[in-house]
Amino acid sequence: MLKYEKIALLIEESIVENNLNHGSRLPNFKELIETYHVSKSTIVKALDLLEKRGIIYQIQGSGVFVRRKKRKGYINFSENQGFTADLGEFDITSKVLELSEVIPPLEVREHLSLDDKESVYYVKRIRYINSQVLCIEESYYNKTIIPYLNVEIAEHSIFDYCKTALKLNISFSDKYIHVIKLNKDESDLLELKEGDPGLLIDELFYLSSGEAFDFSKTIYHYVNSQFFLQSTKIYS
Amino acid sequence: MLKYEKIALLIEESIVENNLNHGSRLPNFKELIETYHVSKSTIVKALDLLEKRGIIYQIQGSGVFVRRKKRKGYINFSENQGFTADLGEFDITSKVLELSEVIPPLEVREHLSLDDKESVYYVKRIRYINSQVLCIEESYYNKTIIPYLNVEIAEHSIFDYCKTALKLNISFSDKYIHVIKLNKDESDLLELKEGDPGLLIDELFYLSSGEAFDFSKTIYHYVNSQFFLQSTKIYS
DNA sequence: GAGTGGTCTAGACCACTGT
DNA sequence: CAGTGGTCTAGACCACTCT
Repeated sequence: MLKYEKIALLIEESIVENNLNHGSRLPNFKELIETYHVSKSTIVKALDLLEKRGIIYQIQGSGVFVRRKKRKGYINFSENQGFTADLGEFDITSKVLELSEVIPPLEVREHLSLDDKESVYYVKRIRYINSQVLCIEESYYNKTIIPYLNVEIAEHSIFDYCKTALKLNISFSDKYIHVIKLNKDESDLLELKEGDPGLLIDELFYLSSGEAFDFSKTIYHYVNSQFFLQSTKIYS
Repeated sequence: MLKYEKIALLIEESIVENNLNHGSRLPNFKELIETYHVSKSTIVKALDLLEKRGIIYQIQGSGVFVRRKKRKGYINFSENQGFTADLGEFDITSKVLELSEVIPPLEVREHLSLDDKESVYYVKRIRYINSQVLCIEESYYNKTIIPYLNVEIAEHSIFDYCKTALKLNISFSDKYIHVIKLNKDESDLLELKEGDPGLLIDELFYLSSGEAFDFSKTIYHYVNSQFFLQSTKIYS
């Protein structure tokens, strides 16, 4: 683990331990430098990381302050490591409806940059959050990158398998978000009625190499899912 | 404008000018340093900024590459500067339904950290995207921070007014996202039917001082709105 | 004006990629 | 192992806030 990541973690822990509220001020740079025995730039990087994660905000000339969210029980929308990363807050399980090798539709081929006749792994799952239906998910995996997949893996976490067994580095993703009316098939699976609302998310996942390896269409249950998104200033 | 922001802008412009595709490689550090006559750290900061904005991705030991989105016509979900920031891509207009001073409901008081009897500006608007109904928005503004507001301002951009006239620095926001069924009032305003889907977003906006100054409830038209969200790796 | 965070530099050294 | 990006340092200087 890098130095600035470690410092970030330690600072985050100190916030949790001391149970600091929104607006609480952290020690100044001089103190942080002395406490952690690192240079100023390392503190700067650590704090930038915490700011990116929405844990603090910095005010030039004033100080560094704790940022707190006001509501609990929301799925973090900017995470792209799958739900399993949401350590313990939610209990996510999956039921595999289908796992096969198929020639995907055009839309998927384009997103994954595949040839006409290249087949992919197709996985259709229902995912549950604390034993309630959360979403239905259809995923297409580039077989060049994911050469093997089975039901047992898909029942647990495919992303964990990619990371640990295949040593893949999932790095960034693009989400395309729509609200839709469910058709018969979809509503049956979600235990809802035809015409009920649903949140449709098309997501394209990239490895750190920049290659797209997974395209997923997910429809969320409109009652059992709610999302949280923190924005930080990007443009001045 | 800061040096690294300027460099970021120049690099972005060079990507646009040369019409570089996804995966195209940028010049290496040495060349960038020479081209822009700055130190390595400044290049690092500029590239970090572009990565945060989803314009490039960096691979250690390999290079810096262009990141391109695959679809157009989606509203950027991680922007928190209002739509007006989406320079030209969309034409956003507003119709003011109500503008008054009220004692807000409990939920709003909590979010804005207000006293029992503190009044706020309440604004209800319909917003249009390219002349189609985009959303209905109910906003509550802390009067201590926004001491004056009128219909003319609300018809244009309240955020622009905050930034330019009041010199406020809007810095970050929290979004809480739900999918709902519309009730009669909501569907009438959105020109839809009762029971149709809607995307409800509660958003709390903060100044760079860390003070919450605006709480908004927005319901988006499920056909006329679609959103885009780029994720970047936050946790290793 | 004192104190705080933010930028920028030059350079040493580390870590990863690709051949 | 050459080449590329990433980390880390020490220190000068800048910009903002608060009182």
